[in-house]
Amino acid sequence: MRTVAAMVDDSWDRRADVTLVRWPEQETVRTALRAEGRARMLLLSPSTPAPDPDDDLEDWVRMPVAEADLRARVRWLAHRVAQDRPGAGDRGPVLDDDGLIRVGDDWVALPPVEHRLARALVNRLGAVVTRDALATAGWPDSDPGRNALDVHVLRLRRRLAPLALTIHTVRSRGYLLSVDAPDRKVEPAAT
Amino acid sequence: MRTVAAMVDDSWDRRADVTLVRWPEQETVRTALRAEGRARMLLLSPSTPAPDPDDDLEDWVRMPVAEADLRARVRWLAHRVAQDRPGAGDRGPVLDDDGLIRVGDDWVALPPVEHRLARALVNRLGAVVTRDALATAGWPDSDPGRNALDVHVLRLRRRLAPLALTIHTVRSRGYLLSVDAPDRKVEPAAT
DNA sequence: CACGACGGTTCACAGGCGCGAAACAGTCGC
DNA sequence: GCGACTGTTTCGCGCCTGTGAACCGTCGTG
Repeated sequence: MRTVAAMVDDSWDRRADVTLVRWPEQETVRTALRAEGRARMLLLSPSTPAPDPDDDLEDWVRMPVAEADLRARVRWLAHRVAQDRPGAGDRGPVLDDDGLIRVGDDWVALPPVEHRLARALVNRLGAVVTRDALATAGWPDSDPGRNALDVHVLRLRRRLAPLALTIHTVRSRGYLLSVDAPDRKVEPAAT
Repeated sequence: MRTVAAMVDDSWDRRADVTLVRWPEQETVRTALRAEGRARMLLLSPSTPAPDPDDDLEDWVRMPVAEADLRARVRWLAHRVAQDRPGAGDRGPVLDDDGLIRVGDDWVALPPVEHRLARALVNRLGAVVTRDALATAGWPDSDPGRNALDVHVLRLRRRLAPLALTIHTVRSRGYLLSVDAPDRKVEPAAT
């Protein structure tokens, strides 16, 4: 049994953890993982018939298998897991690839520039992001004008407010995204 | 391209339809199926690297593959599809194949084009569907004129409104179908 | 202490264009 | 032939984006 966190791509998330299980030898491991609700990849010995489908957190490969194929299959499984339960009980903001940012059940659409800025901030949630870093994140091919960045941060700020997300400014350092304390919640303006 | 309805056992369900696609040769078939929100199994030629994960309605096998393993994998995919659907929405919209869309006890009839558009949107309920995806979903064999898509989205929007379904537009990204919140949503016993 | 430089926030405005919407015309089915 | 379905044209609203400028608090300097 070997965990393959490192095999999954950069947008790593502990919910997408996948464990490799030899099967049927390690059936007990499999049932334990299923009970915990964790994803697992069954490595089928050459002559074992494939098991019946279980839940969405499971997949299998027939041994022997090429390393690349195993990696790919783990990636797929991790992707399914991450997609199936985005924010299941988790409060963290999730930036999907289609221009939306979600927090729990709420979401707002972000225009292209703000989407790129948001990605930079979400990736370093709770940590300071340099103005320069934000600039290159938002405008990969050119430099934003003197206060173009400021203005877009302002607008992003307003757009994120309904989601209980706040962009703090750290003077002369950069910006920091944080999740508001959940004492009071604002209704989404998703139209 | 060969449909494997016959390969799956008696507990067959139309919604769990899985289409076999040779890949990468039949990439166009793949994108068409994705646009329509239908499940597909990619048959990877021996030396092709595995594609990146797409949506939950896709899986792949490396050729050559034992018949039994292919069957098993199709079974797994069909199982995932069948399992995802009921869970996707408690009172989620259901599109039957006779041109109706139902929400609870209410329903409306949809003309052919809007029915195909609705299927693409319902399959990705709560997620963004690209304009391109909608275009190929609605017009599999031709390209809609510049505004044809817009107009049909508009009409679909009006037809869906009585069912408490809303098509949100995500500017420069696509469209997103969501179920209106009547007042307060029942949370799954978390808080 | 007064002053100014600096960094940051916010507003107002203008150009561009994505998209909504009405109105019209052609086609198909009953 | 009537009504539903479909596609096109046309108009223009409103969002996205960048710029200029006013305003304000902080910090350094003379």
